[in-house]
Amino acid sequence: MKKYLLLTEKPSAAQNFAKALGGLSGDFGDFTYQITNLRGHVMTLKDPEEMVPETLQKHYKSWQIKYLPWRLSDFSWERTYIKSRNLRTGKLESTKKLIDDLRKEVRQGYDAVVIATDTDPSGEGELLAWEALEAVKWSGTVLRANFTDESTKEIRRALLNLRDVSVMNEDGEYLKGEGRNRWDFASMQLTRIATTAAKKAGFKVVAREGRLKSVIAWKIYEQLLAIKNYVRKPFFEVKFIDPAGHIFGRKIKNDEIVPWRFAERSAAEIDLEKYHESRVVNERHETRRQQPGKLLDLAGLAAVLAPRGYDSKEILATYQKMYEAQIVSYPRTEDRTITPEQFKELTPLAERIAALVGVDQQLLTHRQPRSTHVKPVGSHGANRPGLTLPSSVAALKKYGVSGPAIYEVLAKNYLAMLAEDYIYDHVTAELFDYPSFKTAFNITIQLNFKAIFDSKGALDDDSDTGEPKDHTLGPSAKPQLVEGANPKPQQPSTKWIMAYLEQHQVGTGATRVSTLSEMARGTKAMLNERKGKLTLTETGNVSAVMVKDTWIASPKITKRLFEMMDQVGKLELTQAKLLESITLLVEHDLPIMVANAEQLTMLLGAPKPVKVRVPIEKITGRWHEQEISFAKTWSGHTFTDEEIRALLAGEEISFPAKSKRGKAYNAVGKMAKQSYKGATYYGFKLNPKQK
DNA sequence: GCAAGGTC
Repeated sequence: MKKYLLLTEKPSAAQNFAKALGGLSGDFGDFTYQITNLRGHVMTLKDPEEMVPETLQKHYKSWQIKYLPWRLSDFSWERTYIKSRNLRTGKLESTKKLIDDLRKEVRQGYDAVVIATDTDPSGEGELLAWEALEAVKWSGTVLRANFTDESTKEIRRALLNLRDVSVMNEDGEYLKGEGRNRWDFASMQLTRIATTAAKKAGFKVVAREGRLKSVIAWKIYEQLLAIKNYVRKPFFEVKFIDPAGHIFGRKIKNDEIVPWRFAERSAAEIDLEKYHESRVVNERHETRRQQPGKLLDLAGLAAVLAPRGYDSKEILATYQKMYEAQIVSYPRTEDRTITPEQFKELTPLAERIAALVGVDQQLLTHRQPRSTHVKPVGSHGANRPGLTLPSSVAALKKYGVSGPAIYEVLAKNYLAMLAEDYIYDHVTAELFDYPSFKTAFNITIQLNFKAIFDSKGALDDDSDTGEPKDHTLGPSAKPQLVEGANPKPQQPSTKWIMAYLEQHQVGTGATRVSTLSEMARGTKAMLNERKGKLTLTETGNVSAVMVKDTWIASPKITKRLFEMMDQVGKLELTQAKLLESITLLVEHDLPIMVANAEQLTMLLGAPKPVKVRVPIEKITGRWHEQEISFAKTWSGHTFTDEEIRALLAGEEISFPAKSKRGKAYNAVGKMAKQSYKGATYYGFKLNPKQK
């Protein structure tokens, strides 16, 4: 029997394979197998200067515009290990150990390695598998198992239909994924151009400009500008109102210009004279129903929770910890539906989940899977509660402050699909004398799922105006002058940017959240995310202005890249041709960025003065038999020659000083060895009693 | 100092 190593993408996938095959190792079909797993990407491209011949290193290390665009054929495209922080422990981890272990494993004498990573249309699964195989120098047979989900049936089917992909450079899916990887890598040239050009204009920031960050920064900038430039333009028109307050108006398609809407109140007042009270007729009632909204992905969850004050970073970290405790399902799924099996295993827990989140169990009557929510496709299934129930929702705080809120939203959204459709009466009516004036409103008949959670409502910004209190129409309605205005552009929000990125298919649900979180972090933060509202930092503003009119900031670039990637996958386009497109893009955007830098001050105001760090004057001398160096001033006081001598001699000194609150006191102390943030230093130290 | 993609 042949012996295969099944290489899965991550621990959870390895578990599902073991479940499907009856263990981490054993027999299946005509082979014996061993299951192992990666942890996403385990190798990444080296820095540019480390991928070129020595003579070119200086050139590729430089951020000067004269060295750009790069000649991509100069690169060897070598990879290195990845160092990153563990979300749970916060510790810096390297993928070296995983690669070392995998190298030992493949030397155990396998007839083939089976790439059993996720089947992803962008070729990411093949890419991360080949990165590892290349790193461990595997030169034997490579087979590919493609599966649409991680159900037992599908995994077993996939393993009975293996494809030989032993030649890496003939594996279209790998070439596609690696094409994407190199394209994105090469896009870092734009960061160098933008940063260097902005620096020349006096703005000392790192302007990070990839096809995700630049699109996000520009979109927010543009929106904030639209808000700033918004001028309210009132308009006046005649509408009719009946005694119960129902409004009868005329519809306008798009921005159509109509002769009955006036910019001047006086003109509308004259128009009003032409109308008289009219009977209300044609009252119609139609019973309509609405299904529960979709299950949420990570981006949707982040969008719903943002207004409650939980930022993307918090949600990502807390969700991951709750996933590891099996309280919630796999976080980074792209699935928006669950499989019949997943439906079946969770339904028996519905009542207990309802009790946990305070949902009326009487509402959970729709126990047949809805075809809109349950489909025999997907892998991990949409985000939902896990099979382990927490003791209480409040107890989830131990995973992070957003723990209870994450669980509550996931649970209610899941329970909503077990409730019946929302049923309402759609009422319409018009005026006898003026049939173009119409009214329409909804009357709730049964709230059903909406009594639990309305994910569509939670994600839509155009919430309804509400239901009229009095449902009685007519008998007549009177003309009245009504003022309206052009709508004010909405504030940029997490919800709004997620919807925009999803609409243009920029990034995946998980990368959208992690990118936004990354953009809001650290000293190079481009934006602030507070209660779901997004604003730009100085860095974000500069980054946005620098990509004005460029191709990189257009969401269409991702679409175009993906189209070309598909051609690479089918071997209809070479990877080199794909990469020519990023060089063309850099050539196109470079002069535009240089010109944009000239506009920075005009658009953003003068650059913030950069804090000049005055070098601290140091004194060197002998103290306790050793050569030490210490600051000549302490809390604004400059030591005199006599004080310096006394300090070095280990004597106590005193001098008048001011506390941080401005209170005068007499500072008494001596030279001491001290530490700050783990670093040791020497200097004056107050006597303890003085604190 | 830099990308986007995957993962814990």
